[in-house]
Amino acid sequence: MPLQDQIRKGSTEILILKLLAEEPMYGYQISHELQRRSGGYFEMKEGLLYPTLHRMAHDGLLKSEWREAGTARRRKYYAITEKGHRALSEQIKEWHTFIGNLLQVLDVPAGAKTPG
Amino acid sequence: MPLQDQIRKGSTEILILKLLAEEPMYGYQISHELQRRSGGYFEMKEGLLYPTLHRMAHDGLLKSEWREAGTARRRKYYAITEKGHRALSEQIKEWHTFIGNLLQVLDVPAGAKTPG
DNA sequence: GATAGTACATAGAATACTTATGCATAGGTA
DNA sequence: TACCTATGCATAAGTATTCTATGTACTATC
Repeated sequence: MPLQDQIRKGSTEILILKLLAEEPMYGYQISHELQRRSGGYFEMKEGLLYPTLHRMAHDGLLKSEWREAGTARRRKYYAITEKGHRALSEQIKEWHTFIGNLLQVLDVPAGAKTPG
Repeated sequence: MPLQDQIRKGSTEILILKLLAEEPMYGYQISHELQRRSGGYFEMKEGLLYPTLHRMAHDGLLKSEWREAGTARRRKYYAITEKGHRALSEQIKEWHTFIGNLLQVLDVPAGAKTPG
């Protein structure tokens, strides 16, 4: 995978991994928790969230289980796996590298150019 | 356009705008300059670069002109427009907001959760 | 004359994301 | 009763970005 690698996937995967690294959550909860923590900035639509969760589970980053909740609807809880933890560390590193390089190109003053 | 807006476009557009805000460049030069400044990190492939330049010119962010260069091949120089300058400022703001929100969710410790 | 570098360009495939829709349960209200 | 909203999971179709591959053409070098 070339160029910005994980970055192309947007922030979706890393945000999900981060939340689930704290505790297992179900889809609807992930969506709301993300909005809450970002002051409404991150709005993960269902059409993106659920397919992504499925893919990540298929890739072994997450595992899922249904839980009954008394009166409420049943919920599908997702938990992070060992592989998911490693992917999270890796993606955090990659994001920091990406952000570092981006800011470098954006903020380096024009006078810093080398001849050539 | 919802969610991360410009961010979905990746870093392509903002990086091009930033370089051209310094001086007009031609495609091949943009590609190499980008690699140089990022220590090889940003590799903008031709299949992405040229269509993006065309789109941005079509959108009025850039304007282009052919220049003959003596013995060498003719080159198509791109320059940033007023609209391009405004887009650059806007996208820099949006990227900072995005990065801020991303880092907030990634770095806030689990203990910082609010009840409810 | 074969290879590599410069320089622009497009076609087709892969993938992420959006929009729209569907099913199902529960609670409020008019 | 009927309607709306919220919860909760899911998929299909469309859009946009990016990747891979390829083509053309000129120059320099071995």
